[in-house]
Amino acid sequence: MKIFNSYTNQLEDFKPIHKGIVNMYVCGPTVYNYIHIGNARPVIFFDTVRKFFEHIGYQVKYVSNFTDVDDKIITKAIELEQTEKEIAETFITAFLEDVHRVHSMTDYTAPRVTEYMDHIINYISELMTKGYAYQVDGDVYFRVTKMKDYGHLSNRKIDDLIVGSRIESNDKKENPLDFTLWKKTEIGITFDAPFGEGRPGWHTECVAMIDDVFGEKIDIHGGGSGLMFPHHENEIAQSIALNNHNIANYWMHNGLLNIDGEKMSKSEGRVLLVRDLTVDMNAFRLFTLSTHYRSPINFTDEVLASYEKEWDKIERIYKAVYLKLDLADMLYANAKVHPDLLKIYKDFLDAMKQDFNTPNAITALQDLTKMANQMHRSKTEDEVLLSVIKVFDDIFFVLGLQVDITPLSKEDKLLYANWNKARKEKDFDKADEYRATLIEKGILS
RNA sequence: GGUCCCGUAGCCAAGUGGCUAAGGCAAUGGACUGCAACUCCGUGAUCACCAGUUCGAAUCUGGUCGGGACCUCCA
Repeated sequence: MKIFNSYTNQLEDFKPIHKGIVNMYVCGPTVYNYIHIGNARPVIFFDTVRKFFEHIGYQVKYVSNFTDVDDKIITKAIELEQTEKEIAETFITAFLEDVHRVHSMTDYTAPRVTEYMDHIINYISELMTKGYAYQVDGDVYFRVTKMKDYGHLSNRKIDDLIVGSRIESNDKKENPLDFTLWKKTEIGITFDAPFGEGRPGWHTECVAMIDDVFGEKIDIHGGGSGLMFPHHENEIAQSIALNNHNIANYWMHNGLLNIDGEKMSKSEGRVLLVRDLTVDMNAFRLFTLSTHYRSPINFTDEVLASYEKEWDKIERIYKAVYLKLDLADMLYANAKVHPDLLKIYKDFLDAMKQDFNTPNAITALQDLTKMANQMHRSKTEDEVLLSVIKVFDDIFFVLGLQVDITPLSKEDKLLYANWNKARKEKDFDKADEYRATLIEKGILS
């Protein structure tokens, strides 16, 4: 298993801290709005990472937070004349619906900032005690210059950042790069802390949560590449300051998603929400995984349409093989391995083990689709066809693809038999009628 | 101004030093077929350009052109 580690900027062998267990944390959403398809990329990708680890036998502890205290939430609350809590609840629910919608698991641990206020405040207090943070007028800032290695993850130098940074009006900071740990504020929800009323900056929550939930360094920390700087850099700075480690052995960052070649932009109205997608989610999932996760991906109707077609083809043959087995009462028989199928399955695993090369994993799925079609047309034993289904099922599980199918009822089987009988007797009018019914019932396509 | 990424057939996309550059979509020829749908088989690129390193480069180095990101909240 190879993973590209953003921290070291190289491909590395994956070695879990605890044998057979993967502890991973993925930065979750700030819940002030419905998520767009760009937000869905990490949701889909890291879900696939999780499922792959589970498929090859790991026990995965997957944690992803909800940022339910934030300026954007407060702004929204004021705008809609609701409380921050109501806004957060609304969009947490909506988020989980969307996660489910894109076929990602929702059963992970999801700590919220509001539940972690004590931890966050303690964390900040400790940073102050150790001299890594300082207080000015009720605000608390992290002293970046005290971190020798600041900028390692995002490959930046402090000097370059200072030169490049635009002049800030905030002259409270010792250094313009220092980031906010606690913010004094009069607007919106506030919390009581030793350093005054206010609310936390958003860089402390993740480290505080990881510290509490896992209690040690974790295996994988993931998120979009847009978070690498400054968010993840700041997480690392705090963790090194307090715990003397950089949080995770492997840092993984997914590339961004563009629409028609341009970045999604709320201000320019170029945003597509997950809940506004009208395409089959399997097609969307294939689209999302069709480009390697570290590369940027471009959303266009044309490309999406090709994946709709692709999924249709995959689903069609899966259902056809399933139907054939169902009619032969072979769904629960013993599958027989076939060398070509084994090779495809191995290709799939190899692709995934190579830093989650989902494009090549999908190629294996396409190979399987072709082989399934060939076998379906030829006189292949049902036991082998059953293993076709099994390989499909494995790949579907990992990639998060779902075929809606159930075994036939007795009436359906009879209907199917009648259709065949009519065709054999060349009673095509009757046959077409039966076929129409079978299609209507979703048995044929 | 600083930092960084990318440019493979009409479209999407693997491959990152070595057999004839995967795969899919589209297109096109053929096969199968009661009709329709589906499916299967065949057909396409010297890898933006130039110069170098090397026995050998799409893959490494330098340059040119083109596209994009970040340095401020951002998946």
